[in-house]
Amino acid sequence: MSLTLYNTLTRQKAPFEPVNPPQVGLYLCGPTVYNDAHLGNARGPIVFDVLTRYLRHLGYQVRYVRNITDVGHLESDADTGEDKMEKAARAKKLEPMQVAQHYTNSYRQAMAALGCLPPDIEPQASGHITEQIALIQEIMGRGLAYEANGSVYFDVPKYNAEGGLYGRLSGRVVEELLAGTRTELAGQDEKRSPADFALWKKASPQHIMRWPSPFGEAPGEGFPGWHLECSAMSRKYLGAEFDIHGGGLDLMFPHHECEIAQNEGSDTPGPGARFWLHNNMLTVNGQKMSKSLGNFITLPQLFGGDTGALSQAYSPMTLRFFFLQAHYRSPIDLSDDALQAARKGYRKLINGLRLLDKLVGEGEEVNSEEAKTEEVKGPPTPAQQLRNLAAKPFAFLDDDLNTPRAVAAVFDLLKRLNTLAAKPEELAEVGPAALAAAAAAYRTLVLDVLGLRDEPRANTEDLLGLTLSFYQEAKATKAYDKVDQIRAALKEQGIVIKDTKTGVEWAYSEE
RNA sequence: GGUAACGUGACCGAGUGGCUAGGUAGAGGUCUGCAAAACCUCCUACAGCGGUUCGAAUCCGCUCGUUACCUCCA
Repeated sequence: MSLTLYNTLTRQKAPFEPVNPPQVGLYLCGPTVYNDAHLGNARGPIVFDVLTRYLRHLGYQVRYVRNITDVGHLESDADTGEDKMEKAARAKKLEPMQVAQHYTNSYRQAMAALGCLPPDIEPQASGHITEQIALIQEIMGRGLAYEANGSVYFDVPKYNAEGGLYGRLSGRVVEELLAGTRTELAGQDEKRSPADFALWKKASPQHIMRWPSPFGEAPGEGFPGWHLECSAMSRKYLGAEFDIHGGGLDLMFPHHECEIAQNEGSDTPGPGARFWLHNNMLTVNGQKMSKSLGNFITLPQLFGGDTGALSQAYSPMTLRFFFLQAHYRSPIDLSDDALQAARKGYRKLINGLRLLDKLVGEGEEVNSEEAKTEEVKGPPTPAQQLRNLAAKPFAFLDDDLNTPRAVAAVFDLLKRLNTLAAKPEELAEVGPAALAAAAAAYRTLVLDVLGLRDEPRANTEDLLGLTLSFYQEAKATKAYDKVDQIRAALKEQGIVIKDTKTGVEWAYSEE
């Protein structure tokens, strides 16, 4: 059984084979850093984190690239047409890059809390202006882009006339797009066709974020079009043909469609990625998240319980597990009930890890030869049944990263392990090898592949206080062996107890 | 309006022609000083209406509902 993935480009599942095994190049469209990331923004990174983790588990060497968009996208709904980055900067009286840095930091913090491994390369659009200009020049060199008043546009009709397939990713027909275009928008007259999109925009005098460019009669300053960076940076770090490009369904058109056109229009023609993967969207209480509906929730707000739509705070791991319970290509609806259910399920899995410690001694060796499944005719032995249970989650992950079925299968495995823990006679029938293998699989699945980890809820100070109360009690009853025992145990933790006139205190050992 | 998805039990969600996940909640039981956990049992659904089929939640059509996108532009 090998990994298959659903490719939006072909609209079907296909076996995944890397261009250059064992290397795998994966690019994910990252955040535009002008605001705190919201719940919907977390789904893609979590999905592709699991994919990255699973690919690594399968033995691939993954180069995971996730960009930071810090050159500003334009407000889609603003009548002013003001740049998002600049708008946020102006509102807070900050340098645009200060805004970008602030939200980049915030984003990284949230991603780390969600258990998402940091990307191997996290390129910033502002740091790749040169590459973007070079790509534009490649496209212009092939006659697929033209200048107009200092801006550069991609010539979609010409591209398609020369065999290009603009629209193939999103299943759109250019003629239909033209019919539905809002022609009243200003600036359309610069474009030869309404379907064309900007590769480079000339900056107006008040536009803050601007870079020199060779475009225009008197080369001036401007900024890159918003589809360009992903093409330029994915090519730079992963090559003209790489393995997987991910993003939210909302980016399929026009963003990814334009990226493909740009890649095809370059000097190294090709769609870029072989596999295009899209995660579906999130709704809150059955509706899309929007500020006007009052159900817009940022990640810091969720973790802090500062939301109007939910009754309480939910931890990063709760959110992660919640997302894993749905398939990435299905829409998912978030609500109090759903998150509370997810929290309990998540804790059940984590508690399972402690069960393993009890069942399998630390450091107990797994005999890999012995642990291999053997084909034997007749009814499966208890050991084989356990191994089958442990193998199922991986099989579901192979099927287009079906995390909900994988999670369900992990629960089945946990149930079996729980039963074994309660029934020594059945445990003996299974034998240590199969048990160790199953325990290792459980650990790998929960921690390494699904990326869940323990979120300690206990408060260290309170636990210490409890210990100190036992200490005082022992002392009061002159149970000095108990007293010494507590002192010794705490010392192991680097903590010393101090008896003072006013009471018992603790401090970190200075040794 | 166009395009693409989706609508599953109290809730969240898998499944995609017959075998009908999993989590949470609820009911009962085992265990238990109390409690928790765990285990066992129960609650068995596929928006509506037609059609295809020996058989449909699963295929087709229509209706209703939800969601996403419909390009960048001062």
